[in-house]
Amino acid sequence: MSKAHNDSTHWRDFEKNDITHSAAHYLMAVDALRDEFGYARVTDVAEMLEVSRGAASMSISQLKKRGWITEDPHRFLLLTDEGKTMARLVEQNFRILTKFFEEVLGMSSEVAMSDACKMEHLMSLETGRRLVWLMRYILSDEGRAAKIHSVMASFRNGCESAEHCPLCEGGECLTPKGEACEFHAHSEKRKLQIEH
Amino acid sequence: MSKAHNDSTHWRDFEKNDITHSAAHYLMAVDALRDEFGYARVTDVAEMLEVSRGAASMSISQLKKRGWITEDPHRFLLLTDEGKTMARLVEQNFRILTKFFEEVLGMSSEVAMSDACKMEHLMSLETGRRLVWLMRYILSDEGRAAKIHSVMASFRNGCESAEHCPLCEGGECLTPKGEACEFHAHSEKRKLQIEH
DNA sequence: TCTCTCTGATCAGTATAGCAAACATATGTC
DNA sequence: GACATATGTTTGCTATACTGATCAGAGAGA
Repeated sequence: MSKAHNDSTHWRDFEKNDITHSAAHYLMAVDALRDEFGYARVTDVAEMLEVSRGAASMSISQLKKRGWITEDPHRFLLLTDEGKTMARLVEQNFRILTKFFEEVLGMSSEVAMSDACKMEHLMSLETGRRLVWLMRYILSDEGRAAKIHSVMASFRNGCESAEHCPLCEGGECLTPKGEACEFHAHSEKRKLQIEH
Repeated sequence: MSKAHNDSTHWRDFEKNDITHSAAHYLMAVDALRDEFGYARVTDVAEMLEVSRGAASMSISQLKKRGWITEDPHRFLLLTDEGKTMARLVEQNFRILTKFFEEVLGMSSEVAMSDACKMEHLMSLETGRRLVWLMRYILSDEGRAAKIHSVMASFRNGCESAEHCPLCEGGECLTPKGEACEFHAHSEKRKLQIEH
């Protein structure tokens, strides 16, 4: 039984991520509220995130235990240095992903932000860094960016030929369903990669 | 109070995603086991995913209720058409992301697969499709891919000048911490985007 | 037939993450 | 000082997703 193809990356590492989606948003809310109003209270965070005060109270007390949130002398919520680092990291990932989706992939602002929000806390620092490098190259020249966008647009109809599809080579057809790559529809069953 | 900057994409849509991370892996496990052995039982799925039989039993019964898993005449687990579609979609996202991280961003196989596994079930069809287009362009020419990799490598030291950083324009510095873009370290506080 | 193992389901308990409601403690106004 | 509002916590409940233990049923073998 194929059990651990890749022991360093088990599928359940997802749960053991440094920070959960909701924790990230609590931290960012405290950060943003302090920036905007100079203080942050449980009620303000609850209102901003549209959760009940009870839920905010519970979550924030957990984040206090974890050392990411404290209180200032006026008993207002305050991010610790570590909390600030986590919040900024997730925010940065969000900005990087949004920019990439919008300006490189040419997606609408809505879909770009929706996808970015879901992935922001899961993308590693490494990936974010390299995405920035890629964008620095692609977006540094308007002509280059325009070329990429126009070529990408021409790909909307899928692979026109098996011989000239650089992606499907190697046995895995990557063209999503609905725009089937008919030359590779019969591509052999993928390898067992359940555990990734 | 900034409450709903973007009603179409609330931060908690994360929870309302079509499919959860674990559900995706249960479906893929059934699919993979049937491919490899011709059948799939609760115990096999549990063993493959390294969870207890109890957990697998509970999760699979939920997936049956949702109409993604049924049983064949021999009472072995079987994906419904809808279940198959979901499983293939997530697998495809995984392959797209892994290929992008490895071959475009130049990441190690480990980090590429780890990040891809975490995001596979969250990336929209739209994003996956466009990533494929981008890769078809970039990877269709070895020279082009090599150029991108070498230019990206030259960016490892951050922005060398505020005037020539195409990314930081517009007030948000995207260069991750640790390789600070000193010209923009003072970049104004980001806009409130807690709700994305 | 009796027993043993395999299989799958169920139950108690854990952890996250939410809601609604009740509650306690402020704070502020009349 | 008394009442009313605001704020934060606690409690009971839900849902997902696990562990570990227990339990019921189906087969296989002696």
